[in-house]
Amino acid sequence: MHASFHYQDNPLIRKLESIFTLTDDERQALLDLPLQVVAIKADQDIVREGDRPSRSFTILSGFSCTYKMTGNGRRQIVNFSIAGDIPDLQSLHLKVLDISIATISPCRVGFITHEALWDLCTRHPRITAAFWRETLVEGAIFREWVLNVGQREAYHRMAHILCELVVRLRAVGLVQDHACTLPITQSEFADAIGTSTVHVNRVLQELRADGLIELKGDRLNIPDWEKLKQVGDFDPTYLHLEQDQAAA
Amino acid sequence: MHASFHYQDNPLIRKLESIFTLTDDERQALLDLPLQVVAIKADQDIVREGDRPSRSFTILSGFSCTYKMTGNGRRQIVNFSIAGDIPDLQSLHLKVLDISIATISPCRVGFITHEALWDLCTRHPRITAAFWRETLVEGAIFREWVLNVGQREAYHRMAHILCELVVRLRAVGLVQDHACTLPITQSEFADAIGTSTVHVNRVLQELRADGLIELKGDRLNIPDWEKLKQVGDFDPTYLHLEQDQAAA
DNA sequence: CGTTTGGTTGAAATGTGTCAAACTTTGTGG
DNA sequence: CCACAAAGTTTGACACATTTCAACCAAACG
Repeated sequence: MHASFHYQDNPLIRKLESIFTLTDDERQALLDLPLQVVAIKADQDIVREGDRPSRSFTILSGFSCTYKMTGNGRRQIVNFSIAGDIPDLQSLHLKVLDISIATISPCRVGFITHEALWDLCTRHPRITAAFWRETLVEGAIFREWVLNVGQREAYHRMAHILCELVVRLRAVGLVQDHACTLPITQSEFADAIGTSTVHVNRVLQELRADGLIELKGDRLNIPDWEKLKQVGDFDPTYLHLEQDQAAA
Repeated sequence: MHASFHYQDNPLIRKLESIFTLTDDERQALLDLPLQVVAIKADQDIVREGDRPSRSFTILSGFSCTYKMTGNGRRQIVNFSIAGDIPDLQSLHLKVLDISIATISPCRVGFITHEALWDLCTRHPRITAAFWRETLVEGAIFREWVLNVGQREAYHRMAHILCELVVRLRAVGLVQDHACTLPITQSEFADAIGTSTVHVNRVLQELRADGLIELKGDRLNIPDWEKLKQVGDFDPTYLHLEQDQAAA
């Protein structure tokens, strides 16, 4: 299956290429990774809290979210994942999953066994470092979300999360002319910013009325990026991207 | 300085020993780490957002917190650190700090240059893995905090954070008979659970009135651990401790 | 083309914030 | 070791951001 697989087709490899220059050896090792590609419908759990997975997966296309539930059934989304992300890479070291991951749009994901990942890491220390770094950036995103949910009002919180999504999507080439596809429902936004769906709706209307966003269906357009950044109190440093990717 | 330093004195080494059995080689390498031990007063920043540190540090004793600020000066604490933790280990890979770390009690910290850490990791892959794992557990704590702040009411949020602190303190031997020293002010708790100081005060009184905690000054006692766990909706899985450390 | 899913609206209820003052404990210099 | 200052805690009244409930509307879809 992966014999005819070109590395340009794998957003994960493209992402690593953007962080540092891979040697031919390293690139080949990544291309040789046995990847089980699976298409998954929207709103399906890929892994669940309590699982003890023997493999991780990378998002090839589509949107997924990482979430946790409280005892009384309230859901908190703690991160969105897009092409190039490996949202459960942690399971390589932490045997029991403390999170669930679900698709929020149709996705193509590539499963990679932990065995293959261990093998890759043992042979290529720089790839180990890159993977470790990826999990650290993910950690930085969680931290920013704690700040966002803990200290900002819903209006600013919403602006902030939109900024993050746009910057991350732009970094993997999914933004053209300040516009992108965002297949996230208001109820999913609600679970992400820790408010009710009703309130998300009101806040989005406010953002629209203030000319900060144009959001209809799954299309998002940002007419005034600087203003949105300002309202969202958004500083992309925590995403630890290359300079040019973090800029407008 | 570290010539006469016994590994029992370094909570970090003790912690690693508890995760897996170190070889003599590995233990010696850790003991040989050039550690610059510094005593720091309470309420001092150790590192600040925007810094580009050339070293990390481990907490030898005392309490510190990792925090972020919004543009309008509101502070969110995203984690507490105690003996054995390396709260800025991420700076090994992420050059610019996206967080600040401050003492909240007098602390003894041990600085370790990144150079020494890289050297250690290159020579000892299992220590690399253990460090990576530590940062992943930290990430799991951030995720749980997003859930806590995003979905639970202040009363339960407070109970949850107290549960986490007690379990983590117990894991490093700082809890005797359901009681421990907790040098955290109500205003610091407020910054950690994302509420006002006034509300923390009211919630603590409620928890006291309900017989869930006894908290006076910096002494915390837990008369009814099971009840507190239940109110805090607390499941220690996310701390990824050994079975016996996670239990009551 | 009806059914489901997602979005919108209004009114009332409520958790939490803010402000301001008083009280208590802790730490410290004289 | 007292006296005072500083830091931390407690209290009450009021304001307000956000939730909840319930209904209705619009778009998507098989």
